Amino acid sequence: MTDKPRRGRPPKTTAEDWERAALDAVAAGGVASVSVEALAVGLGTTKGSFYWHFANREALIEAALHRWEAEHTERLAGYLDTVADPMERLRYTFPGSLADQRGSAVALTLLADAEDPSVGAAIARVTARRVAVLERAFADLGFTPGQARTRAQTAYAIYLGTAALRRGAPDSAPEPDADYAATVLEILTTAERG
Amino acid sequence: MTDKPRRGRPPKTTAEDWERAALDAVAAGGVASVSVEALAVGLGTTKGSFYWHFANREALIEAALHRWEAEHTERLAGYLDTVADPMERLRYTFPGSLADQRGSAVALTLLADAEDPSVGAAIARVTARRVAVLERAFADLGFTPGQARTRAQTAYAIYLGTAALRRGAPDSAPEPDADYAATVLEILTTAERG
DNA sequence: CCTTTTCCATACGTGCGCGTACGTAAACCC
DNA sequence: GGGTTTACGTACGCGCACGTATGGAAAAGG
Repeated sequence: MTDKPRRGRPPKTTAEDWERAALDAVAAGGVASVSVEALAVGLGTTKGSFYWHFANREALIEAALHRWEAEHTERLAGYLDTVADPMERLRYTFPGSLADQRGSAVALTLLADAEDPSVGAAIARVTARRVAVLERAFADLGFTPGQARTRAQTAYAIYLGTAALRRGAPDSAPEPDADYAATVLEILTTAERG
Repeated sequence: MTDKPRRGRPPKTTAEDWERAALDAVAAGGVASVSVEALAVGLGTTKGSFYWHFANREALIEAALHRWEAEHTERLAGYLDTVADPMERLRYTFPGSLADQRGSAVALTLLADAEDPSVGAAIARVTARRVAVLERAFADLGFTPGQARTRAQTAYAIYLGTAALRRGAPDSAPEPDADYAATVLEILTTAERG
């Protein structure tokens, strides 16, 4: 797996650079705002470089989505293996994800662009996995299966909705401090008084 | 206020038709998908009609936003005058709004398009008003001001996030039945056990 | 040093959607 | 029934972004 000796001109811009720039554009304005020429300017290069690394715009988007999905599931799986206590999982997951502006922005805009088949497939897989993780945590806390699923969906809706609020109406959005996350967690894990 | 007698050719398509079609397009694909020519085809007419009723695309969008904001605040104000009990307000508001796919889709996509100045101004006003209504209800239920505001923001985030889920990943979204709304309401109104 | 490979730059061709120019049809008014 | 107003149809120019075509520069190999 060592790098085989290169030949020819050294790359000024790599495919990974393009993919990360594409994800930044997605986070900022959705898939529609992924413009080859705009990304080229941002990277200080030209379309000539782009069409060397990728067949077309669609190929870039698919590659960026694959990278996003792979990196995400990797991190999620790596984390789940380390923690067994469900409350601890939620405590880690929620404040962390609610504070991750970029991650939530990507998830939110991809949901909005799900008509695109490749986007729709990727976002469906990632969303299902994330909700399943939350669902499991709530089930492990003692909620019934139905309650666990509903609370997981509600939790993920809060995650997405908070991202939407922060983006479009920051004056009405919660402060990105720990108090908000703590309150949300408390709301979600408190059962009705018997 | 009776219709003053018309002159000339009777309109096949009115400005209101264009505005409603524009809002449908916004709900379906955001402000960027408001295309004059596409709307014309959908309405069975041509651009000639459009540029008679509106100066340009921007004018259509502003008019559609004004209509949306006016109709909404009208309905909201009309409702608030009728009900005094905060729990009753929430009970009416939440199941209703969570089931209103179109209304939540519009609010969600407009938040995503808030960079557009006119969109940003309208969505900021409407969002602030809606959150304020919820905040007041929670305050009237006995929550502290801070808790009331946080829960109001959380409630609105659930509203938006649920819309995002339903749009982009319906398999992971809650069923649009009354149970979901009831559970959400219960979660939001249940305080921590003393 | 001369070729080959890798990588980038530039100059087009093309489609799509906005906006404009201008013509035309239907009503109503005298 | 000519003129005026209202409302719509059509044809064009234009900018923007995708994709292509083609030339050229920087390194490794022989």
